[in-house]
Amino acid sequence: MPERNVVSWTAMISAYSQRGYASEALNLFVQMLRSGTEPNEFTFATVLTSCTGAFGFDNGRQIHSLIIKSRLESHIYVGSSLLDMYAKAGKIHEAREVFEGLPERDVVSCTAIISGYAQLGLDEKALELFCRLQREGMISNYVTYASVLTALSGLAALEHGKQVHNHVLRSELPSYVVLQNSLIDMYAKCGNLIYSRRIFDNMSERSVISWNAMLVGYSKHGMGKEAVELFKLMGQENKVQPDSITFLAVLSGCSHGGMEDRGLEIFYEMLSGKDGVEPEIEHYGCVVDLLGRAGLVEKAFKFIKQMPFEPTAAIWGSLLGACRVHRNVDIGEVVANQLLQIEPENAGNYVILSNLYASAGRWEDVGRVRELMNEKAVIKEPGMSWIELNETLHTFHASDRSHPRREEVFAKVGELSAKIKEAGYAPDLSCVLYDVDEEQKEKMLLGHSEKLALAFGLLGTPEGKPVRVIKNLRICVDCHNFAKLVSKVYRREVSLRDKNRFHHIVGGICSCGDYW
DNA sequence: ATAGGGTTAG
Repeated sequence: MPERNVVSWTAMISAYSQRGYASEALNLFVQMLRSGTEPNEFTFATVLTSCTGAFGFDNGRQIHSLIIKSRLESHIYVGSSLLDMYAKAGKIHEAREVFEGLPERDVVSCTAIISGYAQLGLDEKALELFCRLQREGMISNYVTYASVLTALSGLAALEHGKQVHNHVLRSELPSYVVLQNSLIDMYAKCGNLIYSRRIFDNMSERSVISWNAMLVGYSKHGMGKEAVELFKLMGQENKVQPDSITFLAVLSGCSHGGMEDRGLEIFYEMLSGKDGVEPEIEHYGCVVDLLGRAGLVEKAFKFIKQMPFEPTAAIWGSLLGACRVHRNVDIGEVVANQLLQIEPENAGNYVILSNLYASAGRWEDVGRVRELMNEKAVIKEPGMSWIELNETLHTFHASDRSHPRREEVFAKVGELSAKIKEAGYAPDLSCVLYDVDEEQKEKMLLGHSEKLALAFGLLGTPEGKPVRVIKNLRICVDCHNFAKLVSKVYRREVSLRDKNRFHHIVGGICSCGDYW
């Protein structure tokens, strides 16, 4: 063009942004500034969408100062884009500041800040803000609902999720695939796969994400057979091509469902190249998990050594878990050495190694792991559990003394413990990492957050009603035992969602087959 | 003429 104006520059930047060419978009923006063309509100709103990822944040901050100079910080489109940039960079306080500084709000700016919290896993904040903004008159649209549903998935807040679903139905929105995908995911992660499947079956159109969300649901519930069947159906329908997440979901479904052979078949078919999806390191990780679960710890170890990738902490971690379950101390030690080199700051690794030593009665080594943790000053992510009762989320930390009904809850844990001991419960003291006497250890075990939440659930619901508990970390062996015996003695279904999967416990038997 | 927020993962 012999001449360009702000519109020509912006249109071109927008074209690059929309196609995902972030660095080209940013380069063009710099060229624009050099050419002396003054960016306007359209330009800023556009170019900020390319400021994500590793080096995006520095650019975003610099662009922010240009925006301030241009006095466009309070512009609703620019502001939304700006706060989204900060949120995606993990700078949620900066995002919130921009949001609060906006002279007017609309559904997009509100959704941007809600989803900002949700994407960072600050699910309660996201929910709180959604409720407040809705009280203040925000008219949600399908993107808003999809965003808040993400937060509700994280919280496993089924009753809240149903309410949002009701809102959606009443608002008579057209059936957006994105929104239905969110609903599938929400119901699955809240433990209600029947609802997920109903929504899935009623969709007139499905994206690959619809299939993936459903597959992940089956996988997290240990329903390998259903996952494989759905995967087959996807192939037969042949409308949507599976992607790398589809394979991750079905492979981990096989793993959690105890279908090692089927999982390996699928992996080798991927390797053959006829699926059009090449296995990535995460898929190799699923195979390690499959082999480990089957007790083929040595084979898994060899598999890692001949992978075309450098093993990650997640892969070593998965094998260490297998060593713990199958009590293979020899390989476990080698694996732990590798793992602690790559990821010395992850407390979970030490916990599993310590459990492994404890299961073999190697108490001096247990002590050594504990000292190693102290030396490296590893900070354990605080374990917490929660339960939803009457549309309220009740959160518990270990030995929590903050809950208003704590006395009752502690008493109930004591009662449960005494009663299930008659049925054979023996506290697994090897789950305690601290060097204290046995009585103290048992006391600490009884203070674990999931036991408090479970006890609270039994107190707050009528006999025979299932109890749903959610835990932010992997559940420990002792709490798993405890929950199994409670389900048996008290005749309650216990559904326990931990960091990795659902434990569906009925009559003392857990759907995870004691491998997790 | 050019513009902002969204769903699935090991």
